Amino acid sequence: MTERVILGVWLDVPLRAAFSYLHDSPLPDGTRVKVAFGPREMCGVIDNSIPPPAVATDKLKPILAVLDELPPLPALLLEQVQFAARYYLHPVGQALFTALPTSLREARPVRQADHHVYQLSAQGLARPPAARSTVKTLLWQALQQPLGREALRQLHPQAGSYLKAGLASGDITALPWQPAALRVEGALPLNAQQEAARSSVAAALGSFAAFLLHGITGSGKTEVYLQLIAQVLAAGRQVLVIIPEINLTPQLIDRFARRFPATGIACLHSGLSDGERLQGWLDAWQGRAGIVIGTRLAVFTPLPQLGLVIVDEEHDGSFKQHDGLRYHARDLAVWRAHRQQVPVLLGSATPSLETVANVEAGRYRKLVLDQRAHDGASLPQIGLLDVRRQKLDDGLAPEVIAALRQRLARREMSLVFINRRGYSPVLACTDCGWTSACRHCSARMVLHLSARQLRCHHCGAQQRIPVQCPDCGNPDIKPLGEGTQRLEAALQRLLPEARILRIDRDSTSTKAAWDSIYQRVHSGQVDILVGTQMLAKGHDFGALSLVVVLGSDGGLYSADFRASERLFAQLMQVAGRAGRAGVPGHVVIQTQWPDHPLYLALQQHDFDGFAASQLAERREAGFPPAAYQILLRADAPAYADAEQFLQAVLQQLGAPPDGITVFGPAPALMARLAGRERAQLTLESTARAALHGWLRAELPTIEALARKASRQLRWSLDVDPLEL
DNA sequence: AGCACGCCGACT
DNA sequence: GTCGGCGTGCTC
Repeated sequence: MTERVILGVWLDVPLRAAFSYLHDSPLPDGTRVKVAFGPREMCGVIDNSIPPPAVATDKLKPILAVLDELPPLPALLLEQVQFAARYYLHPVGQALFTALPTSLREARPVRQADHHVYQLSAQGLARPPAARSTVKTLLWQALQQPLGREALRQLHPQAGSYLKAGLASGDITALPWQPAALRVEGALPLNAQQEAARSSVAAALGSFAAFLLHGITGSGKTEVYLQLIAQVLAAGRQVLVIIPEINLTPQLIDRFARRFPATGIACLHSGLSDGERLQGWLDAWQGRAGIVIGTRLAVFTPLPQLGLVIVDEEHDGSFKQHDGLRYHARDLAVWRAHRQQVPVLLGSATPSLETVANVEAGRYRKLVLDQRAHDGASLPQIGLLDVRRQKLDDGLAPEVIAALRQRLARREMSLVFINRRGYSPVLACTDCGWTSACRHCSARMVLHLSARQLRCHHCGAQQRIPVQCPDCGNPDIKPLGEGTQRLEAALQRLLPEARILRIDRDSTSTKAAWDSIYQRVHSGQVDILVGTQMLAKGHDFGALSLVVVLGSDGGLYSADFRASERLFAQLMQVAGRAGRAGVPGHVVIQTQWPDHPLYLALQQHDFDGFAASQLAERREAGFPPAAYQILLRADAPAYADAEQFLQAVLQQLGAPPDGITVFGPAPALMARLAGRERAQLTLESTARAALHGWLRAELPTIEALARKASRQLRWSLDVDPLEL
């Protein structure tokens, strides 16, 4: 073999540089190859734009194998990865491998599913099998129609060998996969607002435009999506739908599948096996899937015929990746739509302030759905119950108990919402002030009475419930505050005849448990639901006449400037659960701050007013979206190690360019997590390009300091951070 | 990130 | 005398 071509290769290593290898002939961009890297073998991806190596040619190793079972990865995927790596200041090689399904990250060829359809040839049709061979007769009859391999295997397990023999003899012919004709079933009529939204986006098909679909709960956003999707599919193009990480996925997918029964739908979420994920990815790339529905990772799926991008619940925090390549799927979706010149539709009842600001700046167009789609449905009435001078019973005000009792008598379903699972958020000594702090985190361990444990919800640490105070020996230690389990118990005690169902991460840990809960709610076997934000997000639990909100005051005065935005969104979502056709629902919020502007805006259902006041505050304070932030995080078992590293970076960077401010080093909001102390530098500017450019230029400096720092130190850059 | 190389403590 | 601790440095 004459190895004379030098090829640039990206590898899955945390290094900014690419590596070069020798091969006997050029290979196109995106080719997967197997190479030796140090003592191990890895998968690499060819990129011919990588500059020639600085090292001597005789140091280069040969490419060991070309993994060319598939065409090279699409150029657009490489471009998107390059963009994301540059924007999020992450090594390109690692970014590329996060964007690929796991099977394509490995240095072995992948097996593709068989997508052919099979049918008897004229020769095969003329040669029916002997009548006594029942299996062959069954398959021979079936193959008079075109059928896929999987469908045949379901007819009989021996279908594979029958197919093989038939193909060899020429009795059976293989035909390439053919798209089925589009079928659209059960479309609903649109109201005037929905129609206006639909036609605005439809008019933009074929070019880039970004839309915010601001639609209140129950306003029928999904129907608008579905009718736009129908139009895009009819034009022979594909749709990318990105949704948050929640287990409502099956419901949504069912709805899509029922609407488009003949369309290939690829679902890409974390619950899939590597094989399923790869097949979905390939279906999208190779055009067999008309619709891709997936969580944030789906934003990298190749879609050569893309016609529309939809991001549902665009405000949701789960679109931001929290490790590695810390991308925001909504923002990459907008990039993607722009690059492929298609419209992008961001849907939410409570848009993020980033998106609101983009609407104000004229970058996104706003489409409003402020009426409930069903006739007669109206907005819930929101009451603020001042509990400052009330005696509460396990956290419940007498008025609330009375209201629940009234709904129970009327056989109406109520919801008690508290965003805290467990029995109580802390166990405390009545004498010396000891509290159940986690040894590894700056957090309290939560009392889980049923499991007889204290648990840390941040690091997962568990321990037995102490029988006396570990500090002073006082046997009188008490649970402080309420969680879902305590409320469930209290309600059962106060309303013994009520059928109560608790919904939180503990009660829905298995799919079977979740299905059973769903079943019970929908067959009318529940009077009161008690649950966390799981209940607020997307799931349809039918008609709720009363929603009670507890413990929401904590979000009013948090150190995190995004806390009120999140609280408002959460309360709007949960309030949206109340009400049925013709009957407005009631929401009662128990609070110590009945005059707080956030609650007053919520009471008026005034998202726009709330958003405007929040934006004004953010501008005043110089916070996002009025400014851009990059966090340099560092953590180590000892705070001093993390701080020293950041201090060294600060010193080495010198004075920042004009318009960039650096804060810190300071402890992170969650100062200690899983036994590691966390510190951070905050870099802020209104000039995004300047901020990114400066930091990009300084990356080698930071990396050099990290190499010199304690071995225990871990560090990362978080561009546009959501958590502080 | 892996993984090897390298130079100092407690074991068959 | 070795097995193995994790410090440092490289990987085309």
